[in-house]
Amino acid sequence: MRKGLVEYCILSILARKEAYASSIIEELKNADMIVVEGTLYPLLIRDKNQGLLSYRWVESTQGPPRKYYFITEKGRDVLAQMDAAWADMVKSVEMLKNRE
Amino acid sequence: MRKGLVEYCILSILARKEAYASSIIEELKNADMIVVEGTLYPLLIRDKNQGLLSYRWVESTQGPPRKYYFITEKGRDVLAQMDAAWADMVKSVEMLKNRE
DNA sequence: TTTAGTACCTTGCGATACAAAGTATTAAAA
DNA sequence: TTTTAATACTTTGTATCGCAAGGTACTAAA
Repeated sequence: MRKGLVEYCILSILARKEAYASSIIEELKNADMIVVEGTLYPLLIRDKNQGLLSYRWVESTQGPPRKYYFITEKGRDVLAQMDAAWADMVKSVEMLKNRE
Repeated sequence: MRKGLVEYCILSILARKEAYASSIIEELKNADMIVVEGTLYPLLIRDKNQGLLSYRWVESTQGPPRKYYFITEKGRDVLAQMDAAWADMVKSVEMLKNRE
């Protein structure tokens, strides 16, 4: 039931501040949303190819360098549309549920 | 982004009263949710095969007979799980969005 | 008997999320 | 120095979902 929602959540996270894969997974987990690497990496690459995200390499003190992703202007536009779509969905479900 | 949600909405509709395909589509439209036949029919058949729905034929005064679907006990159980999953999703998004 | 309206169904496609693998880099341990 | 563990990134194959597009079948009116 969460298909498509993961992308929305990831854009939302990156709209606040840049992050790399493991930290994104951690933040999603804190919101009780489990996402695994096999889901996240292809999604990040896809969004980058579509111009919604960009990244920069950052050295780490505890392992290999990290790809820090950050949202682009185009990404913010898409996110705004997703915000609206999400609000519409919540509203639609409420309408269906609250009918007598 | 609405993947999986359609099934939830349809079970919710049929939890209130039995309905046939066109009337389900109409009710979804009233909640600002567009669903087409190519989506609905396979879904109804799938849920019926899984024992979540059942149906009965009802004669119509304006055309061919209609398949009126209704929810089963098993369907109500699954719907209850979906209610919980939906509430969790809404909560997760809120948590992500309302973080400083 | 043809046409319009209604209802049901199927096929093929793109997209999403995931499991299960693999590659590469770094630092610590042997 | 070689091995091991930890971290990080990537790819492949699979199941499922929603949809476009097309088809079949029944009924009643023209």
